[in-house]
Amino acid sequence: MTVRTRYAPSPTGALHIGNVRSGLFAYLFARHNHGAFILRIDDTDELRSTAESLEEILESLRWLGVEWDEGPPDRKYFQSSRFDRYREGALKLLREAKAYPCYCSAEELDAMRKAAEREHRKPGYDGRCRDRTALADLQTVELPDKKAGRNYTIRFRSPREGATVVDDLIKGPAVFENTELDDLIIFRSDGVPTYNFATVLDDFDFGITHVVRGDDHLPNTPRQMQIFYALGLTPPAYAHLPMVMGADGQKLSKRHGATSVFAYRDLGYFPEALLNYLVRLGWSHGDQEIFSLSEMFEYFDFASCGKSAGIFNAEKLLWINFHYMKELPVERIARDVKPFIAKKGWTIPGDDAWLEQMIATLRERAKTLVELVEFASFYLNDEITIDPKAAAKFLKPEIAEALGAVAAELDALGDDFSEAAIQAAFERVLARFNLKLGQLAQPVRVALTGGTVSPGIYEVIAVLGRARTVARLRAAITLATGGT
RNA sequence: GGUCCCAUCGUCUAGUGGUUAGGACACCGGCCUCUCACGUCGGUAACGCGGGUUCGACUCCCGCUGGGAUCACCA
Repeated sequence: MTVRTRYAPSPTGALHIGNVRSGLFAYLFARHNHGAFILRIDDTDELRSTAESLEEILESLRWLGVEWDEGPPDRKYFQSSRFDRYREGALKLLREAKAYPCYCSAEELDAMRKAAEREHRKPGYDGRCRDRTALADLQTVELPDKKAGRNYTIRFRSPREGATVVDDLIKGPAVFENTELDDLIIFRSDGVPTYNFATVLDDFDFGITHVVRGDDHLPNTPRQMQIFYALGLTPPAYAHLPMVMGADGQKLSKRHGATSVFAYRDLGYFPEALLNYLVRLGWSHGDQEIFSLSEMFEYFDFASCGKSAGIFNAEKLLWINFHYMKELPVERIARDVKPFIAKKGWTIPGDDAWLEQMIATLRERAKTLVELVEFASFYLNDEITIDPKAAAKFLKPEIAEALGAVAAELDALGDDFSEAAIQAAFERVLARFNLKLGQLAQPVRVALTGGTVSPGIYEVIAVLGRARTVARLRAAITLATGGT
């Protein structure tokens, strides 16, 4: 049997990092087994589902490079297009007395829960409508439809004897006593199926062999399995991944700051880095830290998945991003950095070769594309601001003459503006004025970049080019000698 | 509170009865050096507790403690 896994996000918000990790693992498992990865959109909740959210999910997945074999835009993979199927399933359960109408109001249910809590009893539904409808009436009862006056819900008649065992691929067997499973609502009074019911029909209809999801779904699993049984179907295999927590040890959520895929994209992270970080959170392959997507496909398995929750560590993600900053082809970084330059309101250089040369001098000093652009300010803008403290320390009158000599030497280089030629020019000035490189490099650095921190001075000069270098040098001489 | 899950450095993890308990991030030092970085070398740091099983437990079992998830007409 070929493996088929699915990822079923709900389009009710941004694509969350903890959530997408579950999708990634389902994807990797499918690819590892040369199976299919299905993307399904759980949008039964019309009120909370939005088109923007759907677009964000799709775009996030595309950006990450997670490719689904089946799914949107095919409407078939939207729960909202499958209501007939859900109705059919619910009716079948009703006719077979495996489900029943419940006439309790939301308020009533709420009061029931509160009372149970007060009296330290189980907060679940007590089954008071379980036998309210006669067997014969179950043959004719219709599905709820508030507008048509059929204001009730449909509940699943959960078995009260025995136990349900979830033989989880990651956690091992978990035994749930069926008495713990209350009769859950499978159809709301507005005629919309609920998640636990719809997902069962979907997983079956789409031939899902392995349900891979976060372990927050583990308590749902025995209920879903019972629905499979009631429908006369065999449940798929389950693999419940441990959760991703925030630094406070609680389930990762919006209040932990940047948690969406888009957030990291906009912060200047590479998709490779995010994927790489996520895959190592809860999975390992010996001591290896860096994985390409194809390596993930090759090595991924549930046996190497950890069982315990992991805390999201932004610092390590940053380090991995830095790794890719240093390793990715410079052409790729040049392509990716452009939107970030534009976002700054700066002009994107037309010369890609020059941009790449610039990036080569910066890439081991910037951990994200945002940082890269900030650092590149003096390359990208003709107007530089000289840090007053740096100027006071390095642009003093006594260095002006040497600076002038550097400008003249560099200017005389003409078209041979290679780093080697630049270095030779520096050495001539150093010898003439009897200076050490450090004594000359820092003033030049301040003159060219406005600050005391930059890539190697020869690199900076080579990238800046003759005209801009000489102009900045001359401006600095003016500043150093107190001129206007 | 009920149910379920989990437990190795601060964090992510390797480890599947006998190891000086390994790696990575972070942190701290040395080296390299025109600044900052990169790189490189080294360092600090962990098996939650208590019982078993065993010649021998980080590894297996039980209990405790601790953490987490979940108990909707959300998904």
